[in-house]
Amino acid sequence: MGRSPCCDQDAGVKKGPWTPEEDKLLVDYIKDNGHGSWRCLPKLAGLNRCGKSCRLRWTNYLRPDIKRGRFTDEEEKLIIHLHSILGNKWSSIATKLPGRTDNEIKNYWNTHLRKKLLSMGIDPVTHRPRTDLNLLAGIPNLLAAAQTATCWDINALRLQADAAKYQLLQGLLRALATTPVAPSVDLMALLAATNGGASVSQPAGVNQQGTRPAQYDGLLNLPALTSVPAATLPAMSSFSGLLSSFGAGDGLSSTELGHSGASGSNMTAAMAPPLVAAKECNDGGTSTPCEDTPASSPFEGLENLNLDDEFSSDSWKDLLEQMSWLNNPNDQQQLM
DNA sequence: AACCGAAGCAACCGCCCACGA
DNA sequence: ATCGTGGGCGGTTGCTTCGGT
Repeated sequence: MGRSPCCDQDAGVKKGPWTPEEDKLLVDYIKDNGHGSWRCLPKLAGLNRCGKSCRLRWTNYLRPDIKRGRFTDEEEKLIIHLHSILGNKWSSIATKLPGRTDNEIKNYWNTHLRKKLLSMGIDPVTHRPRTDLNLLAGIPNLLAAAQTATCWDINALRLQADAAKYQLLQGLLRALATTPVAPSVDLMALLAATNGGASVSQPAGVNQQGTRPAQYDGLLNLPALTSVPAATLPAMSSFSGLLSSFGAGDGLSSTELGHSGASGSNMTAAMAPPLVAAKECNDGGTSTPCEDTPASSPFEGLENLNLDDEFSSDSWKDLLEQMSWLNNPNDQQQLM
């Protein structure tokens, strides 16, 4: 079935911004008669506009119940939360915000909220930590914001910091999962350490060196941050605590940490990109091994990581420093 | 003051689906 | 079951405003 024209194409209907006179004609007509058939409305109302244009003008701007003005913090939070659940279903989101139109919400999302989430290190599409590791470049700003925050929403700042740590750990685990070189840091020890020292039972089939821990592939598919109630964030004092906080949703449950056998991931050792050993510099046509390429795992001595620690703590400083070499496009490609 | 690029937003485009003939 | 139509929807465009140089 072909697309039908929305209006009489050769009638020379007016396009572009509406004038106050046109608005008045439309409002007066609908007040007296209702809109009825939008296609017939322009003619009956004395407007040289396409019916669709009239409908849009009415529903988005002239309806008496439209609420204008800035979005409140509560509305912002609700939009972000609903978007994490519904995606770009603007009309569905709009039904939960009385007086706001889908178009207004969509525009506000694209111009404000999307950027806000990006600046917090959260992917606005998936509501999960960004996977491009660009976050590393934003950490100095985050630290600066934390120093000077006065009226900043402290929950937003905490979420931002948690997202940054979450992202770094995700990058770390991704690297551990893909490196062909046995990392010198014991993954299980790291998990145990980030669990506040509690021991974590080792899944069957994982060697002590943690090489290619396919069972951990689930860690690379983490849940939406923005769906987490702010009240649970302070409880995320460790990496495993963070994971379990998200476990109620589509994320990794605590039991999955100890799950043996095949996980849901289809990533295999054969598919894993050679991250470290084959890391090469493109120096203008000839590929040569990078001199600054770590000979083994770049993640050493990180057993004491704790999500409650500030970025300025030694363990986080070490991680940031040791992961900084990942913060270039070539390496990011390897990690995707 | 003039220019330019970025940001914001109103409006349009075109695809899709429900519904009735 | 098929087709035509109306209307809803998400994506995109382009104009206006603003801030920096």
